[in-house]
Amino acid sequence: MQRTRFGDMACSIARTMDVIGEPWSPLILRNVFVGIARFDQLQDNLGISRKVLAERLKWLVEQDVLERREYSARPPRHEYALTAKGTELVELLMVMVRWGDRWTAGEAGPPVLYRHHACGRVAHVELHCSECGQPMGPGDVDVLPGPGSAT
Amino acid sequence: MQRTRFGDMACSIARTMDVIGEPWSPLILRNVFVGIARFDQLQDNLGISRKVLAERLKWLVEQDVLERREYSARPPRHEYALTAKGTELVELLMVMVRWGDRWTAGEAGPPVLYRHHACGRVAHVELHCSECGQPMGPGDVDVLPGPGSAT
DNA sequence: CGCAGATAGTTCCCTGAAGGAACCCACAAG
DNA sequence: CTTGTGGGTTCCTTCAGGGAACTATCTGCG
Repeated sequence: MQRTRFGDMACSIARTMDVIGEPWSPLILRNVFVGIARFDQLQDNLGISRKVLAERLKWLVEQDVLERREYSARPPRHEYALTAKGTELVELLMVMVRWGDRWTAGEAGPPVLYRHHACGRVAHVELHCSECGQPMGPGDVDVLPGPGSAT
Repeated sequence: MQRTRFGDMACSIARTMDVIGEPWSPLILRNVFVGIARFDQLQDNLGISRKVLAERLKWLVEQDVLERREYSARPPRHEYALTAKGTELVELLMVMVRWGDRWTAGEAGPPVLYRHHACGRVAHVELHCSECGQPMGPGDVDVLPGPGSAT
């Protein structure tokens, strides 16, 4: 669809979307995170076209979000795993889940729950300030130009 | 591109992507958040096609993420504003910004900074547990099936 | 050996969404 | 009554997504 490339924009949202903004990418990462990590498993689970799946996996590996590794040499078999960069993207997915649960889950309730290791309770993520630890949402901040802003 | 609809999947990530997963949607929301809220302003700022912009705005209004309001009756002039549902999406954008800053900003550094009202410091968002307040990332949770999971 | 089966893709064609430019309409100001 | 501005709509082209078929490599089995 001759899409505009976002990778060169001076905007971290655009650059993030450039990496995982294509349809399916977040779902692929989620599946790899929960252990659905092989080509055919992903294809079955998502119902994605094999062609598009191959393209996405290649792109995500190039972007260093996933790595492709051999889990059997003979016969050669591969699976995908999250890198550190990819694991941090899962935080983004957790926030997506939170929003989807609140606004789109409907009567049935959320499809998955998280149990927090530290406290043992079923919980969801909240945004806090890295400096003072207090809650920090869209209404709690001033937006300032940073060093990498366009002139 | 005859895209697979994600809206009916039993997955909050898919349902969230159904609402804002199209290219440009997050950037439109970001701009509305920072006050770039009129059709022509958005078009200039993003370099998006007018056609696609009109489609996206219509969709986001239908999804109750934006509202279209008249700021002048004669001549009729409109601008877009975030609803409560849309404002919570900005949290998601803040997490995207955080990831983009860490992994894609390069030498120039982050294009924007957030100053937290509560403590006055420049900060970024972190994920904490809604129950105990401790940090909660992908490695700190067990994923359990919830009430809305597919059978 | 020859063949089925599993894994991991690649190739082909078709459709429909994104890009881009031009066009349109209501209204106001000069 | 022409020009300007906001806020879109129309039309055409191109390329990405969907889907199904095909390929390649190795293993195990009769």
